[in-house]
Amino acid sequence: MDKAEISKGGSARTRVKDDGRPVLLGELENYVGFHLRLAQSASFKAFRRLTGESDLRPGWFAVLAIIHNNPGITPMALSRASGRDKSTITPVLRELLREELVRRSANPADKRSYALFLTPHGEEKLAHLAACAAEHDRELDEIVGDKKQELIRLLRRIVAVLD
Amino acid sequence: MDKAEISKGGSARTRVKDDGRPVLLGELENYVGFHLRLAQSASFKAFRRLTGESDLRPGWFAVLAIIHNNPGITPMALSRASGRDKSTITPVLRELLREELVRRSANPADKRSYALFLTPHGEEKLAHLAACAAEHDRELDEIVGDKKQELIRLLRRIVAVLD
DNA sequence: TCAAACTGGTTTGATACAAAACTAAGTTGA
DNA sequence: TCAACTTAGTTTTGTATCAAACCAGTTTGA
Repeated sequence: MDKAEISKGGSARTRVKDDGRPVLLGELENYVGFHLRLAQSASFKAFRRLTGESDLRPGWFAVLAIIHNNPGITPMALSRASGRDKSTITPVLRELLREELVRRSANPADKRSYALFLTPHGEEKLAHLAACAAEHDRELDEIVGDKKQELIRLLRRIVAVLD
Repeated sequence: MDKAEISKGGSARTRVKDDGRPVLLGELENYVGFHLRLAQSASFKAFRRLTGESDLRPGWFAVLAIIHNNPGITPMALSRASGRDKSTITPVLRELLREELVRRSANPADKRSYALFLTPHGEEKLAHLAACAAEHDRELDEIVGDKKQELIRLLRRIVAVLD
């Protein structure tokens, strides 16, 4: 229908697709944090659309992929690598264990912890999710074009410094 | 003792700060979506650290700023501009009205809707939040350097295309 | 060697969000 | 003009997330 009405060449202006009249974002317009939130939210929604109908939660992908790449990893290391709090990982793992996508084995050297592995079934599901993720990333590639590496570099720096 | 001796110079490997041993992210390493999530989460946490002790919720900032820049805006337009669902806006506004940071006036032309304005008290609080946000954005500026405009352009494109 | 400090993982409590169902008000077209 | 659609805002419900408190096992240092 319409969007991008933009206007007054001044500074802060932005189209907000919907109905004609643009909304002024002011300072927000130039805040990296604000756009980060919008982009992350848009990307997440798009990814969920892709995995959509299947019984796979989008949040499972990173977890499965990391276990796949690091068989025997502990929940703590997984939590750090996936950027989620350890207390967030617990219920995810419980679900994955219940669904038998993941298996765990005790670590005799440290009885508090345990080692995680994908089951063959988990590998299958991961393959499917990875296909969705690859598809999704192709869309993103399309959008960011040859700036992709630069973009990732910047995002990584933000994490490294702020986190 | 340990596991994850991994390394094996293959391709995608990454250190996850904490304890020496690197965790392999594999394909994840090159997924824009993954890094978007990490960066957004890091940025959000940093912002919350800044506003931290005050009684201001970080989520209020965008809402207050947008109302400030668009006096009389409706909740729906606000929801779209701030990138949050209308059902998410409702409780935020309820709180802001209760705290008397925002005031609303009926729209005689459409009885379903209403117009939003900041109260003087709201303007004050916004000023404080804006100071935190500016501070936060300075940190981000530091990190992204002269690539900032390029970064924002890319993030905006992601939103425009995927959303 | 053993008490204190620390660490891995779980539980609990609170917040932020979206989606769907709903209500009330506005718009449209035959 | 009025029934059928559409839109603005709210309510309800479900999920993801973090932080803090907690427990059990491990490390440390006097």
